[in-house]
Amino acid sequence: MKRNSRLSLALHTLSHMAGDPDRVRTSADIADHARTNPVVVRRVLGKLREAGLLTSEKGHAGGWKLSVPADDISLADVYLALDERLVSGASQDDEPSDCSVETGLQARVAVVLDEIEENLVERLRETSITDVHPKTCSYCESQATQ
Amino acid sequence: MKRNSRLSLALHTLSHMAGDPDRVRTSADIADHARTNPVVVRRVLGKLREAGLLTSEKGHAGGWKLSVPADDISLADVYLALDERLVSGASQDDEPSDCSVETGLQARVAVVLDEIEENLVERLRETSITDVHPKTCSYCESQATQ
DNA sequence: ACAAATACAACTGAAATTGTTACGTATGTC
DNA sequence: GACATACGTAACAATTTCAGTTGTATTTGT
Repeated sequence: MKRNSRLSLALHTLSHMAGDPDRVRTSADIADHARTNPVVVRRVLGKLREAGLLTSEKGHAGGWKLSVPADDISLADVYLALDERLVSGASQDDEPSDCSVETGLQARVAVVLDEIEENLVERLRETSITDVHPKTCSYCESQATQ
Repeated sequence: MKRNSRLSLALHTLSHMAGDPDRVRTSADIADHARTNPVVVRRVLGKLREAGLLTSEKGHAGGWKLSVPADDISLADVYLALDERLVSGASQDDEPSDCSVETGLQARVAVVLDEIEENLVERLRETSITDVHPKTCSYCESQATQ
């Protein structure tokens, strides 16, 4: 996997879950399918659980499943759950510059970026997991009877 | 400097140039002021030059200056010149997955992100370098007579 | 000729992120 | 109750990314 794989992994997994909401999946299964590691899966899905999007059960027959209908999960929910903040928060928490241009500029740029970030989330909220899930999903069909 | 410092460095430098457009600055001067390295400055400003925002002259008395009025430079121009692409291009150029959900999903997510990216650029285009430049800039005043 | 500046390539180093291992804890089955 | 299974978490290793650095070539004005 590569850069920003958390969002990818989260969406991929949620998309599969949307296709078969009652099936409980282990982090090992998910990791195997997404070609990554169970611990990585738990790290990412753990964030989604904190946000109330899915639940995990320990022990035998435990695993992960959606805790709300996939229709109710927007891309914004996933994005915010992962603390992504693509836009703003970029050039922050630096040592305070002794250049008045720099500090004044940073403040103004921060305002602009914050507005854009808000708008990003607004638009992500308009798309749900089911919206980005393929209509004809051979994987779901093959797994549906399991 | 830190993450996404290229945009910071670019805006900081352009902002200074906006305050005294005819002054030619060397990458060493700029690096010194921005507490970074001349080569780093050239890397970043080189991108802005490719985009036509400023020019560089080699040799004695060479250096960098704006090639267009600062009013005509929007944040979008800078953002695009640096190939930032904060939003989309995030989970791309991975090895093609053998999972039909993954490929289908990626395509759909890409559409959404591209739309959001377009909107981001639109909004960045509404703000110019002079807009984010502090109105009362002690640095500009002190340098104005040089 | 010389000095000053960009252009560029190659390498180094630090920070962030992912991947891995290991161990603790919880839960269902026998 | 013993055991297998699965999550939770911490600690560490490997990888990636990007700023930083060094060195050399080239251009340009004095």
